[in-house]
Amino acid sequence: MTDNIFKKHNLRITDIRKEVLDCFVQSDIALSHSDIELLLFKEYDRVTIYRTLNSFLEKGILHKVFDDSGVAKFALCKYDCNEHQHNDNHVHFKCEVCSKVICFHDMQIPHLPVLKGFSIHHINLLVQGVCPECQVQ
Amino acid sequence: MTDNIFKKHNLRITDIRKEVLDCFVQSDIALSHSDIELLLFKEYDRVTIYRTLNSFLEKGILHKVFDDSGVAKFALCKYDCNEHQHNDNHVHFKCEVCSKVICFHDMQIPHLPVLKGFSIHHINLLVQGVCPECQVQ
DNA sequence: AAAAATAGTGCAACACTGTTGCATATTTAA
DNA sequence: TTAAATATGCAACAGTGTTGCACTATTTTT
Repeated sequence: MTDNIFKKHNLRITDIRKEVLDCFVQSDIALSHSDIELLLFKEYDRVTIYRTLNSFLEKGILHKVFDDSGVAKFALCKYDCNEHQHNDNHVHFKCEVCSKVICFHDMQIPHLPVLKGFSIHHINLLVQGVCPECQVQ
Repeated sequence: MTDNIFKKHNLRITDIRKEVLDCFVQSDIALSHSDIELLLFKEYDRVTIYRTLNSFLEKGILHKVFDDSGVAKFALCKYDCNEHQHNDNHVHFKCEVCSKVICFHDMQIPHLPVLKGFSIHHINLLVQGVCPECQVQ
C-alpha cells in the first residue's frame, strides 16, 4: 500500500504520514492544510501537518496549486516526480461557487511564444469558473 | 493627470489615492501591499492601504495577480476596465531570483479545449523563470 | 540487544497578510 | 456653509505559515 511510497522517497513511515497520504488518495480535489486538519482521524499538531505537507512536496509526492485565495492547496503527483523533478504541468480548475480546486491531469499547458531574455522554468495555469455540480440550469 | 481617473470611477480624490496610483504609474512591475507601504511618501494606516487597493481593484483601475507565494500583487489595467468588466487576460511572469512580477500585456492567454460541464470565467497564467536582469551568463 | 545517530513530533512563540467595527475626519453636493 | 456621503485611523482579530527547541520514535551501527 502507501508504505512503499514512503520507502521509495526515504521517508519514515509514521501515523500522520499514512493518514495525510490517505486523504489525498481518497480525494479527487486539491486539499489545503485546513482541509487536511478536518479530514484527519487523529489530532496532530498544526505544525506537524505543515511539515508533512512540505516533505511530501519536496519528495514529489504532492504538488502545490495556487488558487486565487492565496491559500496553498496540494494534490497528488500523477506521474513519477521526485525531489529533483516535478512533471506536473497540467491545468488546474477552481470553481467559484464551491471553491473546489481540481487537477486536469490530461490537459497540458499550451506552449507560449518564446520571450527574449526570459528563461522559463515552470508554468501555472488556473482556470476559474463553475464546475458541473454547481451549474444552475 | 490622475485626478480624471478617480472622477471617471466615482472615487474621491484623496492624498493616499493619488500617491498609490502614482506608485503604479511609475512601476513596471506588479506591487503588493507591503511594496506600496515602502514606496509611499507619507505614512498611512495599513488598513487604509488595503482599502485603497481594494477600491482600485473593484473599479477596474488595478487587477490582481497571484504569484506562487500567495501574496496578492496588483498592476494597472491597461485597457478600459470598470467595476463590471475586467479585460486583462494576459500572461504574468514571476522571476524566481528577484521575485518581480511582470505583466506581459501583449501576450494573450492561449485558448483551451472546451470542458464538458465546466463554464470558464477567467484564466490565470503565471510563468515562472528568470528575467533578463537576473540571467547569469 | 544496546547505544548512537538520525529523523519526526509537539509546543510555544512569532511574523505576516488581510479583515471588521467603530469613531473621527474629510469631500462633495445642495 | 451645512448635511450627507465617503474615507481614514485605530484597535482588535482571524488565518496561514515558519522557527527553535525539547522530547520521542525509528534506524543504523557496534
